[in-house]
Amino acid sequence: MGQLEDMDTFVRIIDAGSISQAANQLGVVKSAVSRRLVDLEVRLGVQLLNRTTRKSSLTEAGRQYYQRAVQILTDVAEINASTSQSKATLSGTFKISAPLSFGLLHLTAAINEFADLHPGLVIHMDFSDRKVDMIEEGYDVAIRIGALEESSLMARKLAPIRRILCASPDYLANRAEPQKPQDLKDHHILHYTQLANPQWHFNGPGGREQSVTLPARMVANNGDFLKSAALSGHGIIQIPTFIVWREIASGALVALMKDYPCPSLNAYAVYPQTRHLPQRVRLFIDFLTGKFGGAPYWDKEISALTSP
Amino acid sequence: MGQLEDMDTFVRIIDAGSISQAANQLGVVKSAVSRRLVDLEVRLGVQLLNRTTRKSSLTEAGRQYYQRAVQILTDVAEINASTSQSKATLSGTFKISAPLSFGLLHLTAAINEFADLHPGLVIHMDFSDRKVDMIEEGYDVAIRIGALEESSLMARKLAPIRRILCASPDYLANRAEPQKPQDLKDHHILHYTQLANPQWHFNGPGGREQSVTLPARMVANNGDFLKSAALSGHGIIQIPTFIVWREIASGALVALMKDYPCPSLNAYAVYPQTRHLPQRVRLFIDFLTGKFGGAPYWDKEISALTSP
DNA sequence: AATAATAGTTGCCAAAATTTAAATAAACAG
DNA sequence: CTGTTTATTTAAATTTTGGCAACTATTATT
Repeated sequence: MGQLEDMDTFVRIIDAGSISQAANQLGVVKSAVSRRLVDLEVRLGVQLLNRTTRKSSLTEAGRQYYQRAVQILTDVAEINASTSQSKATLSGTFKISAPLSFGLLHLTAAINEFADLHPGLVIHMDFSDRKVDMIEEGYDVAIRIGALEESSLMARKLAPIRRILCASPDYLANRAEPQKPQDLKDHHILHYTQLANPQWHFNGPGGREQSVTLPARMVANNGDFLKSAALSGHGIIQIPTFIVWREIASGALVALMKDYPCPSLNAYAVYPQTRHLPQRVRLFIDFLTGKFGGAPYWDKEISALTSP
Repeated sequence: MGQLEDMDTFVRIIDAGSISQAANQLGVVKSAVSRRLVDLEVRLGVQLLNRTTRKSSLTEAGRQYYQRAVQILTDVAEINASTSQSKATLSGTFKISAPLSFGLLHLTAAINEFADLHPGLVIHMDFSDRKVDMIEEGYDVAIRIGALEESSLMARKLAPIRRILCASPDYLANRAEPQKPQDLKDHHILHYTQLANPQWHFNGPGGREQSVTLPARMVANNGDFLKSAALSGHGIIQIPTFIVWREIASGALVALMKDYPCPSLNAYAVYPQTRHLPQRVRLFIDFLTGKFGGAPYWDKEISALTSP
């Protein structure tokens, strides 16, 4: 008999007051209960219960064991309850927040598939790059890219997000291709975010980090806009591969400075820390890790074109 | 297979990285491990590990289960370790504090017997009615009588301490025997403790509590002294039965006002709250409860003479 | 004091569950 | 496409467990 079952039997003997009564409550014969208790005592090498044929009393060891055992049994009941899930089909609304570009480009298909799998679910999508307050606004899951700050949220990594420098062959035709960060000063820089003078970071050879501050020719808070600017030959962008993988694969954009990879980011699924993670969240996260886990499909196609 | 064993197997699979490696580490065949995992998943009704023949990854449910399972397994290891005891003979010093009268009258024999059982123990006894600081002064156990105040100490009840009113037949020869608390005002009162005007409490018929303030004829902080005063016919004492049981049994003292029992006290063994209760303490407490538990021997002989 | 009744333990057997060993199936690398 | 590695399935063997009944020890009853 397993340790935990013996432990439970012991607790029930104490609660019931006697071996016989415990046997009744458990629906087994008293000899079985008696044996379990002896087994437990032998395993521990300590007598837990002083018993004469008529009455019994806990030893000090038994008293201490009892208290802790009760705690452990509730812990186990808790883990079981919160792990087990009903097999009922999912229903209700499922509120998801996702970043704009990544969401539209790569989550759309996945979420449609997930919705097909669970017809009972009503899915609320919020695509935006603002950071929502999940608990306040009642989101089940948010997909986020970048470094996670400390918070009360749980996070599960979905996929690595690689960024590369690239430009159109057009743009590069008249210029020397940059070989190291300093060379970028002679180029047109198209920068994501609001900062006027972007600082770009690189992992140089030997793992040393380098950064260079560059005046931007264009700035935008939307990756797709920057991509089309680059395609039009306006300059060099530092951009996630998940936005430009098709253009890289087709040759419409060319990866630059492959020896200086950009510090990598990750995509995460984050969700509030609750006692019982809702099944829809659990299943959704498993679904996404299945989709994106390992090397994401957008990186597989272009690894030869973007690595040194 | 018990729940806990399955839980442990699961944790070891995750730690080892695969079912085969886990099986190697556990020294069982891999099919057994595979089956245990399936059993656990079936019991929980949830898949914990996504496995292909080549690699495996935790589901979200598995990730959560793993974290909690590790905690539970350490808890169980902890309870086992702190319950199991080596069978080595006891050695070292064992420091005990006990109240003066009770200690000398009733603990002396018990402690000698305990010392015989464990020849390796060096026993330090401190008999006194002062309240020692157990942790500060390094006592293993203290025996205390009365109500326990809240503290960081653990307590185990050893025996009920009954108190009775009594006086010598001599003293009673010239007087009307008191029948109710108010009658005591016409008697000589011999009082334990330092208070000049003792208040005595009684549980009257119907369970109502009564108390009466009495001028004391004699006051002392030693029960044996008061007993001899009563034997000499100096008045009425309110005293624990463990001090006067021989005199009651022999008729040298007579119990009074049996319808008004005094509020009962208890004797406790108290000990510091530690993670691992030392075996000497555990065994000593069990030994004492065996000696005094239930109705103590001093009360058995005189119950007919002290109850209504 | 003898007897009855109750509570716990022990031995034996049948039933159930688990382990093992071998075969099968699946996934990935070269 | 084949070889290797890993997990699962199947059937036999082993171990464990529960039930039954007899037995022991203690308390209550007469």
